[in-house]
Amino acid sequence: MDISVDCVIFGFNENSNSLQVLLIEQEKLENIPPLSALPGDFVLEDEDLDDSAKRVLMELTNLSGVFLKQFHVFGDPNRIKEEKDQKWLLKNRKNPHNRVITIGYYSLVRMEDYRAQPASFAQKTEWIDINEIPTLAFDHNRIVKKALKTLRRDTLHNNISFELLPKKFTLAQLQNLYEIILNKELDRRNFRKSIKRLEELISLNEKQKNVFHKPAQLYSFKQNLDEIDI
Amino acid sequence: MDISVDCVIFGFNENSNSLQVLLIEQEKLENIPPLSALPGDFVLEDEDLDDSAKRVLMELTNLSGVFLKQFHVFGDPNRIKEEKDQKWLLKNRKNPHNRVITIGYYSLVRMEDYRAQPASFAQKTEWIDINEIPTLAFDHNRIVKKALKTLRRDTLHNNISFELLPKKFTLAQLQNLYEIILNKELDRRNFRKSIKRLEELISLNEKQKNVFHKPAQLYSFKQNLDEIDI
DNA sequence: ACAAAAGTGTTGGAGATACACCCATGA
DNA sequence: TCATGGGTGTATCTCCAACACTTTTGT
Repeated sequence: MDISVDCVIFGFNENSNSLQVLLIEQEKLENIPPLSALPGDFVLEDEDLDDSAKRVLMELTNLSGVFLKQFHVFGDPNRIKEEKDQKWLLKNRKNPHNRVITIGYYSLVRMEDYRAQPASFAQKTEWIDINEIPTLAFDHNRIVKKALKTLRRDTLHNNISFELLPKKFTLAQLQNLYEIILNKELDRRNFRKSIKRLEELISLNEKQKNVFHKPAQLYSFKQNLDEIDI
Repeated sequence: MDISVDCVIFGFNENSNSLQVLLIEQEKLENIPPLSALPGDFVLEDEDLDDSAKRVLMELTNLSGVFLKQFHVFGDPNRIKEEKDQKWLLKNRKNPHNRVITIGYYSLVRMEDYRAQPASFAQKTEWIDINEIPTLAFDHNRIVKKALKTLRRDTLHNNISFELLPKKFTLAQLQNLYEIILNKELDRRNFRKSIKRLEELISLNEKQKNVFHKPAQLYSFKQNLDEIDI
């Protein structure tokens, strides 16, 4: 039995109005079109699981410094037995018939802060809108779905992990992010009232610069403080 | 690398006012006192994870029909390397030095509905008050803690899995359960108001019998309906 | 008739929702 | 001075917390 990790990296930016997911494209084999997949790979013998997720993400997509959060284990004995996945497994795995149990991790990043670069067995990295995800390798569609559900639930309870968020942000950016995650519009005044009630939120002595409108106050979350030069 | 499941079975009854956890006692070795542990064992080659948790629980404690919910994976490479666990491992495991990643499952049962009987490598089964848990084998103290946190969080949001609850109950019993889980008293009228707002709750055409006070209405949750003869 | 637990309503405060106008900046 | 997004307050409603009396049954 093998253990792997799979990373669901959700990306957002100020322009798009839905979340994207970072996918890698598998190697093209014979005449079948290549499948996309989540960045994921085996856990090493002496490696902690969280470290493993970080390493794997780094090796395949060159993203580092991303906070990853474990959310579910996927262990259906048939999860890699589908026809569509057989060729790739035969070519790429030492023991292609071995059962693989995978641990799902997710994260949330501002896309422009992280430039993904394919490496290792990833031929290509791409951000795909969560509403336009094609059939992925293995049970990865299911994994994405579950990750999204977890992210939305946590966000609704303002339980969003601050580690997942940018270090400095304006409230408009934060609201935009909530709207993207929850996929609905929020009232600006009400959003501000509720978010300001969180004691983790602190306002920095700093404003936006070089914008040609009234510059916005910048905020951060307490946990991030030591990483910011105030 | 080996994969196991560990089951945190929380038990309650109407009399006690805190949760109990079902533990098994490991075999006594030489002159060291036996450690208690969560019921847990390896996942079989072709076994689904949820099935595995059920089977392991059954084999060690003879409990069946318990709904188990996955809550976290514990994969610290050193989680079974502590001194206190070495002797038991050497005696009981084919590959005592293999790394073991374990998947935590939890459940919640009315204690009198389930009579645990030790079997396999469990010498004894016992319900221990969650406030009086001794040092357990491996990282099992940590696993219990995390399970409890999950249970409380879900309960607070009324997200408690109905599968975890008895099929028929009075509101007083349900309130008692909430109080045990959350470890605080709740107001009767307020509890009723909030719980009745849940649309999953339905009142049965049935009342308590043979009680020498006003008999209480019985309730159930929708999911359980097909298992009840109305 | 008594003991025991079931059942029920109101009030005050806090958080959620809905909604419109002025402000600071760069061009 | 204009265009752009930043920033703010009030009224209503719904949800949470606190609190005491009546009802139904078995003995």
